This record gives sequence, C-alpha cells and structure tokens, in this order.
Amino acid sequence: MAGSDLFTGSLDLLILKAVSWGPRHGYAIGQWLKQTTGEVISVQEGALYPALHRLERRGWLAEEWGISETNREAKFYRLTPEGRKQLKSGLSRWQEFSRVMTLSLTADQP
Amino acid sequence: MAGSDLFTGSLDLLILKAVSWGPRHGYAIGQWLKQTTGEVISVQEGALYPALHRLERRGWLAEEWGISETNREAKFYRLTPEGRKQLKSGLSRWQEFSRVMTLSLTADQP
DNA sequence: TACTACCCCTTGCTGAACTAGGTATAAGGC
DNA sequence: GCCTTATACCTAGTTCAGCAAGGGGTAGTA
Repeated sequence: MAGSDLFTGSLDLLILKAVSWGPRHGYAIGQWLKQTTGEVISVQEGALYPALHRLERRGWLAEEWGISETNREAKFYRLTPEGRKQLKSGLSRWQEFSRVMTLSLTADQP
Repeated sequence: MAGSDLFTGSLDLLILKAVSWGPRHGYAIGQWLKQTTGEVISVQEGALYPALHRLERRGWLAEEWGISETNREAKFYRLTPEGRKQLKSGLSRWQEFSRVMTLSLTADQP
C-alpha cells in the first residue's frame, strides 16, 4: 500500500490529537505516537517534523521555543482555535471513513 | 489531509475486495465503490484505472477482454492467488490499523 | 572520556491521487 | 437519420505525504 504501514493522511490527525491536551514538543509527540500505536503505526522523524511544519504553515498549530521536562531546548506546539476545529472535523471524517471502509470490506456478494 | 476524501492506500484494498467474488470490469468496480461507499469515499476514474494497472503489474490481478452485461467491450479483472493472499493480509492490516487509530483518537490525557 | 538519550532538522526520491482532459460504442428518443 | 445519455476505456501533468538516509547539537551518566 502507501509507504509501509501508514494509511496516508492519518498522521496529521494523530498529531492534532497529541497536542489537544496542551502544548507539546515534537519529540514528545513522537514518543506518544510510538507508545499509543505501538508497532502498528511507525512514524519516522523524517515524516514527523515536516508534518509539524506543514500544520504550522496551515495555521492549525502555533510553535514556541521552551524548555523540556529534561531541561533541554525544545519547540512546543500548541493547538490553535482553527486547529481544534480541524481536529473535530477530522475525527468525524475518520469515523465515517472507517465505518464505510469496514462495511465495504466485510460486505457479502451484492 | 491527503487528497480530498481518501486515506491513501485504501483504494487498492477496496478494489481487491470488489473482484473477490469473481471477474469484474473496471467500470463496474467503480460503480460498486460508488454504491457501497456512497459519498464518503469518492474514487475518480483518473485514480481507478491507474490503480487497476498497478495491481495487474504487481500480479495481484489478471486482465482479460470480454463482453459486459450491456453488450460492450470491457476489460475484466480477476483476482490471482497472490492477489487473494494480499487481500487477506490487507484486511487484517486494516483491522489492526483502524483499531489502533480509533484507540489513539479517543484516548484520554496520558 | 565515551556513550546514550534527548531534540532539532534537511535533501532526494517514490508513488498515490487529483485535475482535466481524451476516444469510442450501444441504446433510445425525436 | 441524428442527438443525447450511459457505458467503457484511457493518459498527461501536477501535487504532496511519507520514506530513506543522512546531518547537528546538548544533558546526563558510566
């Protein structure tokens, strides 16, 4: 399929979700993805950071330098109001999509 | 997200499913997709036909000219043994992916 | 001192889907 | 006979997400 283990387009949604509880820096977002999705969805840094910049460029995220929990410089991403709107619509889009997809894939001969 | 309403990579799987009951020509596959997925997943012909050629090139589909139900020339696609194997693994891949995706997207603050 | 974990980034490439066109035939209405 | 609609196939050019494979630098620890 596309790439190795991602259905393209899902990463943006996961990122928005990851920062929905408050500002987070890129590396922490990557860690969260790794933990919650396990080996099923693996996101490389070469995909993660460009995605963050993309979402920032669209105005869905806002970035700000700060200090991480381990006392290092880190760029924190915060969900903008527009980003929260996109998260909401993206969630319902996902639900509709996965519902229809599963329905089709388990359908009997028409 | 990617494109307008597809999660990239799902089309191949849907096509394999569409021909799992027996040979079907491209146009009929498009009609089936339109019917079962409604407006949620819209597949343009400009995406469908290249996808069919792609799957044929991979050896997952075999093509053969024939006559359609409406008495026209049409190219029928049949699932090869390798294609059936791919359908099976694609299905479980989808289940795993959608499970993890939904889990992550509905997760509470960690 | 070396090593690991943390934290950021880019370039070049592949490939799926979109946009926007094109050709041709059968059936049915006028 | 002619026009429209539905059927049935196709391609070229573009966009853009993700991958592979690198890069740099800092804090803490052995």
